[in-house]
Amino acid sequence: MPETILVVEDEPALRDTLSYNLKKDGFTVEAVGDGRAALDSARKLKPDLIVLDLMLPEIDGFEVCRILRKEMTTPILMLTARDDEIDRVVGLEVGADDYLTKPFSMRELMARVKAQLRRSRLLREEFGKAAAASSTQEKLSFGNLVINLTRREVILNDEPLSLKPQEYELLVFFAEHQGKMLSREFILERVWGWDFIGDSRTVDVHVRWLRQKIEKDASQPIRIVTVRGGGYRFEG
Amino acid sequence: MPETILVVEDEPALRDTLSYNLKKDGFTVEAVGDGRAALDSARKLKPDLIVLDLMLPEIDGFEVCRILRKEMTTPILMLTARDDEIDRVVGLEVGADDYLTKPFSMRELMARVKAQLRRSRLLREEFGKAAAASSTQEKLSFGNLVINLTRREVILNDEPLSLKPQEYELLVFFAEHQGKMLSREFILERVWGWDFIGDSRTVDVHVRWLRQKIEKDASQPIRIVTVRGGGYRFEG
DNA sequence: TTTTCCAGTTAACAAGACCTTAACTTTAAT
DNA sequence: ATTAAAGTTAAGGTCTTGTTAACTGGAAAA
Repeated sequence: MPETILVVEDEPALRDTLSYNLKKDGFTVEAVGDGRAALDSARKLKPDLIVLDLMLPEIDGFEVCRILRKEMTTPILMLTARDDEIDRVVGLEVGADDYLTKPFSMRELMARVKAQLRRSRLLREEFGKAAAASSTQEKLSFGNLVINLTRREVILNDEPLSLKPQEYELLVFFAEHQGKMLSREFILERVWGWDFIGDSRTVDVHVRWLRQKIEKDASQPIRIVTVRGGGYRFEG
Repeated sequence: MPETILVVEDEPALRDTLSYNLKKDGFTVEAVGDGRAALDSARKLKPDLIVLDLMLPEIDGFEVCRILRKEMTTPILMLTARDDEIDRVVGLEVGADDYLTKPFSMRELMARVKAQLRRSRLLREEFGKAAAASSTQEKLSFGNLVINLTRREVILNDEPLSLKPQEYELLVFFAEHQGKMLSREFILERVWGWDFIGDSRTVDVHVRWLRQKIEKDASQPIRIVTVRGGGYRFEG
């Protein structure tokens, strides 16, 4: 079951981009352009998260946020134009869960969205609510290599393995695509973010570091194999 | 099931060329010449990819892109005339997935088209969405020879076969055209690319290497047979 | 604030894999 | 037998990848 996100943004171009990129990441998205529609949709859809612009016609974002806070605990991610609005937004007055100052990168937004969803999933589990069975895969196991997503911890030979943040993300991505050849470009887009500007050789370096940590012999890798002319493939 | 591509280009000559070349590569192609027709076709066809010119009569490419973004996640490849439009095209404002600046080579276009399709196929798989079966040909099998496109790996007699990048590409091309006689020129154009400058005998050498690896007796080939005066034919 | 540290990126070089060419040989058609 | 096409091979240059180290910016510590 894909998670549902409600996007509330009056500027059509930005609304569409947000919507498109969230969809591309597998979310079900509803996008509306004003405060009244936002309230309607939020009540009808019960989305898992709301991305809410502060500046809105009809009813502004402040107000929408305050109203929704009373009715539901859905995490709200605020989009603000100016730094000096932040205090009010995340403070007691409005109570958004997180915020982003324009201009922001899509990568940033995606990261925040996912962080919020992860957090609220955790909270739900904590209180024994909803099954959490389907969409939350707890562990990925490959023999003596176990990735615990909840703990954000990797165990190799029963010992915790220390990975840098990006190494961890890369490993998880590989693990989720076991057996598939992944090009450097695809890896960059999915792990680093769609707006990453830079050299695809960056992937090589991270692969090297990962190999040093998870391969028995990093010069003869058997888990992350090179597909010459193609990219890399994680064998598990 | 061949993948469907919608071409939106008002200049008839270019439209036909695009259309012709995409069809030659096995795609189902619909080509239209203005923005309104583009929207209609996109909605009716649900193509797997859209090639969209920026300059269009009726409704321009920017607008078409924005509208379609709301309705579908189909990857859009933009054709632009000037470099300085690029930022808008791929940035937040329009949100195309990729772009090509005119003039471009047909090879470039083909490469981008295939890259986009590969990516969206992977994304679909990733989220377990429909279709994974239909449009994604995962394997090509010929008796004891199996080409796994996802893994980018070839298995012969249950053993992985080590192929060089170009050998692999050539074999896949042969496999996709089983039983058809393919001239060296055609092979060069399709596998090496439109702008390859060089001797067609290059193909011979690669065929030789392939034969050594996939034929029981390379001097009496039965899979890749020579068509004297014509080219080669892959029998499977 | 300044300093220190660290993750991430890029640059540079080495090693090796790969591609093309070209020359020579063999085969098939006339 | 002659000749054009295809087979075969190896040398040379080019491209990829591995690897390390320097650089950068931001976070943490002082």
